[in-house]
Amino acid sequence: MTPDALRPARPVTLEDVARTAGVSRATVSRVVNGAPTVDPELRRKVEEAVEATGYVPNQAARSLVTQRTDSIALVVSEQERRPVAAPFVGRMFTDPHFGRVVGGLLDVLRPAGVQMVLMLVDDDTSRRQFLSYLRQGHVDGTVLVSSHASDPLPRLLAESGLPAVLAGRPAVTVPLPYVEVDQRAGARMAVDRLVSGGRRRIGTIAGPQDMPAARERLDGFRDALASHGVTGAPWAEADFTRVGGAEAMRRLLAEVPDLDGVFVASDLMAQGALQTLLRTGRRLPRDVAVVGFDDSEAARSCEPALTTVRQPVEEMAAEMARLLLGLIKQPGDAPLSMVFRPTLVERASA
Amino acid sequence: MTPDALRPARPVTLEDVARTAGVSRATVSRVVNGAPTVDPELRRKVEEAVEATGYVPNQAARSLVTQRTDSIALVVSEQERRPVAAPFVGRMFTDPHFGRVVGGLLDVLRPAGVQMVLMLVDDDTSRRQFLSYLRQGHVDGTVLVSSHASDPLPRLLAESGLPAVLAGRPAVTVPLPYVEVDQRAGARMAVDRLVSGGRRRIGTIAGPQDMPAARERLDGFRDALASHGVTGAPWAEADFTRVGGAEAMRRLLAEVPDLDGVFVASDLMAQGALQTLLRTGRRLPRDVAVVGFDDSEAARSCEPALTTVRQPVEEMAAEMARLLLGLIKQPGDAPLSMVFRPTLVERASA
DNA sequence: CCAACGCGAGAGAGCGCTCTCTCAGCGATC
DNA sequence: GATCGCTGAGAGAGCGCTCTCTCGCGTTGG
Repeated sequence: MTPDALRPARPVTLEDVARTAGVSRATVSRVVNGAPTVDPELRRKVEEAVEATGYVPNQAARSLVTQRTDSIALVVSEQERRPVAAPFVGRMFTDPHFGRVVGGLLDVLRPAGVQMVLMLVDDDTSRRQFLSYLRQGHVDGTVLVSSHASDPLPRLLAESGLPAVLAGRPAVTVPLPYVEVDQRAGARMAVDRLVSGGRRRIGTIAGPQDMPAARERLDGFRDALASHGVTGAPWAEADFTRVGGAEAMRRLLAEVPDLDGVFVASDLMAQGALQTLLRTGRRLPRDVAVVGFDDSEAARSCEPALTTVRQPVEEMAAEMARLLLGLIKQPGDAPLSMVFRPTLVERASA
Repeated sequence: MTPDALRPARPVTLEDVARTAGVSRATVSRVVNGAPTVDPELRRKVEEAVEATGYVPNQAARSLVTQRTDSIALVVSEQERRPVAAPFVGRMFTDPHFGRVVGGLLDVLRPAGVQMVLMLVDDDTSRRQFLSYLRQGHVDGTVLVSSHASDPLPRLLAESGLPAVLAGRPAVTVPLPYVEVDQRAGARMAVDRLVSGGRRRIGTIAGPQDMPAARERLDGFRDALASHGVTGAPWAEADFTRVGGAEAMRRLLAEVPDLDGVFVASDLMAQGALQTLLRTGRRLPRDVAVVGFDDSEAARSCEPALTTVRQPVEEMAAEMARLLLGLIKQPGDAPLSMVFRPTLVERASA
């Protein structure tokens, strides 16, 4: 196979295939697009000609007439970056959680022949760029992963009327489907584990209370404890980072030194909490039992390994892709969100 | 702003702008594309009309005639996935290293108005799909992140004659530019650190020896030790995973129980090695000093925090983007690879 | 036996844009 | 004063594809 064969001077077009097969352009187009009304004999001829010429349809020409692109945007919306602390863009890309989302999406998109354009929105300029990109129909739909509560993008996306699916319930109610794990059920699982392990003085480290997911986990924690007859459990708020978790743990211990169980609303924060607990001389899980949330890579690399509430991230992402493809096919469909059941992964920490 | 304003029934075209401004399509096109030969007065009129109509050029139509797409592919090439162990695609996406690459690329691509299509190649089918995607000119160029030595993609990419840049030197020499860190220099830094810290019985945990980067790190380790008068240092091979690192550390300790310093060729493996060292009752860094490689998130979350060789991943990725954009603009240019200098990040483990 | 019908295939009109070609207008040159 | 050259703007030809419209031909029912 010579380089020339790989890169013909003039790319093969429908016209070339039609000439080779001795049919019209229209017929080749029918065969390529799987139209049913083609004589089997002609179909065979065309398929041979496609094979012989190495024809592949030109996406730009196709999009121009169909108004579809067979690609979607995966949009990551972040807070504007700090000029000093973050010299490069895209904190979220390094989060393993994000990688799992990408994997789950591709699992559905690839067989459907849909490409994924990765975009980052982190200021007014990039938001405007993205929206005009969208309106010109460069992509057929959007999966939005938004990391902050005050993000105007869910609303703007809904107003655009274009197909879109959200990863997680947005802070503001918008008429767009979202996919999420049952946060309250997850928190209940964590509490039940701690209680059935004999823990009685149970606290929690919650995420930022302006984020719906974080609030639901705290509410679920309280409800579950209440059903065990406990109210007014101690809690501390942190920012979903390891450092934040470590600090929150210190505050919690200062308040309740004889704490014997803690539900931490993310594995990353739990990692920090573990550090604080170990440094203050506690033995795990004997003195304090810890349950995390996410079942991320971090949960496995903890010492002791973290018992945690698992969200089926890949399955959820795959479902987002399916929802979006459905919405693209049937734009009028009512947005139907999906809530997944979490599971408890039992390891050493509780 | 009404939804209708956001999503006009018929999208705004050049024609509309031309009519509004009272000029020809060609003139609008000139203004939009920044051609110099336009009367300032007309230019102003056209710009007003663009603003008033909310015009954004249709990428498909533009691509059709220019044969450019203003987008590139970020291709992740992985070993075929195991049906059981990996129910979902794309192991690499969860690697923070990959996220840093994405961030570095976007840092250059976004200001250039170039979009990034994320593709995964993990079997013959997806490889063929990708190559035909490429040949049809759906993207202007490719950044290839290949994780295994036997990958035929670098060669195929080179043969295609299309613009492409590799992340890391490929196992087989191909006429494509690559961007890499100076592996040998990094290994030397690690060794120097261990030696200057008074370590004398130094070993290494190397990566898979069919990967060029892993081999260079081992070679560099040996050269550096040799320059300190040490030859025949103990080493063990692992697969760049945490578990592999832990096992390799056990083998190394079985061979040399009084080891007092170890260079581990990746932070992830170092994390595993640390676990083994702690579990065998060693105190760090007093008994054994450990230096990793990458300066990934893992290095910071270790106990003790990992002294490690930092590669400027984001800068390297940004340089890949620049190389690729240059290659797209000047396809004839000779491929010129770039090798970056690593730095040593000093933490607690050595 | 003829009209009505259905199915398969071709003709051709664009989709929205870029870019070459052409030409008008105007100042400079001989 | 006629010609030349140059600048700026319009006309129009496609880029490669899809899809509607049309038409031919074979079949069937009255």
